[in-house]
Amino acid sequence: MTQENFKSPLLTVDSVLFTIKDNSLKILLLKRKNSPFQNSWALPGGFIDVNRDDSAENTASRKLTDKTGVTPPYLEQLNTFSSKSRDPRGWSASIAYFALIAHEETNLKVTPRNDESAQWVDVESLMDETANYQPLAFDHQQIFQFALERLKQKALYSMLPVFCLPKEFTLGEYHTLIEIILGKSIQKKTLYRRFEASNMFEETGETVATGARAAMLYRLKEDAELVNFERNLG
Amino acid sequence: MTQENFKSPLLTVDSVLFTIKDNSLKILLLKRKNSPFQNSWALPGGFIDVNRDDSAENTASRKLTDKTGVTPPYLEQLNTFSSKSRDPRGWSASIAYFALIAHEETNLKVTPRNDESAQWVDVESLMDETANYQPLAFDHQQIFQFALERLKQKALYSMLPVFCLPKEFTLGEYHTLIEIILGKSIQKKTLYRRFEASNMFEETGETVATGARAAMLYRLKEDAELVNFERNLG
DNA sequence: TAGATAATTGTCCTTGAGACACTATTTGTC
DNA sequence: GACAAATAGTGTCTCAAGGACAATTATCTA
Repeated sequence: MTQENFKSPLLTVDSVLFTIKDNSLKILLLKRKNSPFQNSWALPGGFIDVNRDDSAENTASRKLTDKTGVTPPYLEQLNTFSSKSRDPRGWSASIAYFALIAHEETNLKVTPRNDESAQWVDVESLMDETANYQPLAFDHQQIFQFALERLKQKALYSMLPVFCLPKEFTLGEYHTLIEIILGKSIQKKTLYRRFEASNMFEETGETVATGARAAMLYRLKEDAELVNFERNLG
Repeated sequence: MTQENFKSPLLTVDSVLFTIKDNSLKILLLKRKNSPFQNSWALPGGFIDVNRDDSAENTASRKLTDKTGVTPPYLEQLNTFSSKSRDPRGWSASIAYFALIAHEETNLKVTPRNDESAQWVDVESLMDETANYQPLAFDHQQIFQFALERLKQKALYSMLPVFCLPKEFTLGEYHTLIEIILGKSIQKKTLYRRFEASNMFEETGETVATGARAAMLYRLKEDAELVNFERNLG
């Protein structure tokens, strides 16, 4: 049985890029210029360019860098979504990636004001399918929800979400971020203990004030490795 | 930018099917009959048949059922491995699956004695690259190791490994299985507590003896859902 | 019937999350 | 300058579940 007996499916890459902005969790969406799903919002992605990309991760990274101007500090493979019906052009598979970035570090090529083709979209608004909800292209709603689940899961047992924050951040910002991701309140003490125990961060020496006592700024250590904890947050 | 501008990569599906047999963890390997890697051992898999398979999971399941005679009780997507160099025929991607089965429930189409084309291979022997070690085809060594990591990880926080055991089994068998997977000793008491807490199993009422006190046989409840624990085993 | 072997249970210890109150530092108001 | 408000950060007790390990129970063999 050789490959020639088989029609080859379409193969694409799509990424769910999260950030925290204006006190809410958002993902990057693009408005499609072409058919199918012309004018629908879709995840950033596209076909693998076998002449440029050594691997699918390469494709994902390249596409995200194209759109945001910077390489996301965290990128991992999420899942591959395949079926004969997810793309009207035929049997297709999309290798989906999951990425985090600080929106402050990005430089979206096209800002919403000039052209609505690239936009940070509030996760809440995507979950709420009432009102004037426009469905995402393809099965991108499903991919997004899969990614959101993974982000929530990882927030329970790792410091992963820090990659949504700028290079220097306060414990308070981290605390807020986690509460937004998990959608419930978490004890500061618990997060501070984990933050300390992870040994991933160092004080910058600077502090920043938000109307009250100044907070210490932290940054990732040079050689920091992502730590997994033995227990989940409740 | 349309799909026509791009050469489509090859797309395959491969599965790592684990079982427990003769007190060791094994995976199913097949000897390749065709080039490339003719006569090398490889993971069960192959090209997606877009006319038969609705999704890649379908392909994985179909291939495994072909080889073992039964549908594995647990199958999940693992990761997609892609690169321009993993297959000498060109840029390719393999959607890898991770599956568990009780070898007692299988009926390998070809047994080792008659034809060595399908065989349960000891995981230990695959890790040990000394001596007369024959490398697996493609990047299947890497895929296998990825799968083994996932199995170990899941054994720490779920009852997943029970799917390596036959429909009826004892707590002692489960204990042994976990110790083999993790490669270290685990307190029986801890596992028994989790087993109870999971609420996934029920007594069959039967017992079985292995030379000493008879052990209670358990089976999965009809409506059992896989439970994840909040903490990892040490 | 005693001894061996494995199954199962009891109980105390330890770790790290949850609750929650307390202290510290900065800003603004009078 | 004293003090109130607000957020940053700490102390400390409780609780749940894993780890250690010994005690108890059931079954088989000699």
